Amino acid sequence: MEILRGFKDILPTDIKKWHKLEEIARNTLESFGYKEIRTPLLEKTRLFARGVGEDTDIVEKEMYTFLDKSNESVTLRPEGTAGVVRAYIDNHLENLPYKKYYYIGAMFRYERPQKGRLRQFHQIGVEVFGIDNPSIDAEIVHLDKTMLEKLKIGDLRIEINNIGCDRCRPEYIKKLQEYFTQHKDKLCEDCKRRLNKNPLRILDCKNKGCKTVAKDAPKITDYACDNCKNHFNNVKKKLQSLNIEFIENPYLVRGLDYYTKFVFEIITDKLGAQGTVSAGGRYDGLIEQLGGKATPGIGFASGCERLIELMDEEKELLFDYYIANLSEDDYALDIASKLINLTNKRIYVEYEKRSLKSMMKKADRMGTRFVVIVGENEKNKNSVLVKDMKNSTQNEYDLKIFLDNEVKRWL
RNA sequence: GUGGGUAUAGCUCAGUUGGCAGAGCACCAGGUUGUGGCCCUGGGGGCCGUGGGUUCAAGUCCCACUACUCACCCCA
Repeated sequence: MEILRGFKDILPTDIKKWHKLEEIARNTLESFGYKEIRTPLLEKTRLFARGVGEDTDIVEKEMYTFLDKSNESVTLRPEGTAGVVRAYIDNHLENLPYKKYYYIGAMFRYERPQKGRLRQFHQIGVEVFGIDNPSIDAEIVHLDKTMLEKLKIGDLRIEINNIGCDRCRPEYIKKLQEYFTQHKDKLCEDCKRRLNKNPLRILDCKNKGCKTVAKDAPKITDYACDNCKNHFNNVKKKLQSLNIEFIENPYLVRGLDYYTKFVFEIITDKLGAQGTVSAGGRYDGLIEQLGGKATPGIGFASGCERLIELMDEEKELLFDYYIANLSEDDYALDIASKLINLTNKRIYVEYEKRSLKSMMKKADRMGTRFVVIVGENEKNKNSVLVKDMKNSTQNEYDLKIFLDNEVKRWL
């Protein structure tokens, strides 16, 4: 039996980093006033088709979609926003006094795996509803940046762009199509395809020929409506007053249909081709699109696996006590259960019959602070032999005194 | 879906013009009758990815398949 392609086990050797990531993320999000929400991994296919956009690659070819036993088409969530928006509408969360949410969880996309890309992956994301003030755009960038700093991830750049709204973007896309159609012969095959489907993507193409054509293409700044322009300018001002450095990238495009106005990405050069660590933006039309009242929205998501890869490994002790039981007697087990009850520390009880030498070696390799050695001698004296693996000191104690000492140690 | 690279011990990888399957790390035991790290000695472990072909002889050469991986596409 092998694991599915693009799926990964997270083993005990990696779990420390995951816990740390989740802890730092939660603390940062909570300190910014965001509340956790958990939505199902499985939703009706229609939700994503309508929310993410029928013509996006995600919906067209990357979804894990199947019929359930009542012949309903269901889909493992390929992204987090649609589900949270659905929950917001379903549960009438507009009546709650707070509108800032976050989630941490698995997403699924049927893609060819590569560095920084899996079929099941995890995202930390936030969604904010009902606020169109540009301050909130700046806040989520600030929040994202703060979280990354607390994770000690450096060498990142923040890129931002304005992609317009329902009112001005269609006009811009039309102009873009007209322009690129004139230069069709210079475009790569992919971009010829994009011309009809998603001309914005041509701006983002890495092909040299396309890049030179794109350089003189119409700019959104010339077509954006006043509303979008003002909004974007205000976001930039807020970012500046927060001392957040950013790069304005007019070619920054997002792959999901629902984005409007302000979009941003946080990018590293250390992850090969998949360098986007976080990305997001505003989606002012989405909630209405999914059947709610017209409500502005904004959010972003970070890829956990990408963050994990950028985090430093920290060596830590994995166990506080290793119980080296040299006899068949229950005396050692009794000590172990007392220790667990009294100290609530991490205690590994050895059940394999092996030499003390091999147990010491094992305790050392496992990363253990104290080895509690218990054999016939100790049992007869009602004592324990305790070796401090860090200082290489060893003492024998009366059992009662030992337990008292250990309780005090961790206070 | 398309292209490149890789596939040998639990892990990282050697393996010469085709000629007995290797190292380091890890694991186990001993050196030390109840004491870790360093050192020394020994040990267990292999369908050499799968299937075909060439050959007296294939880990090695050829073909196909599969998996992994990187990249494209796209995205976190």
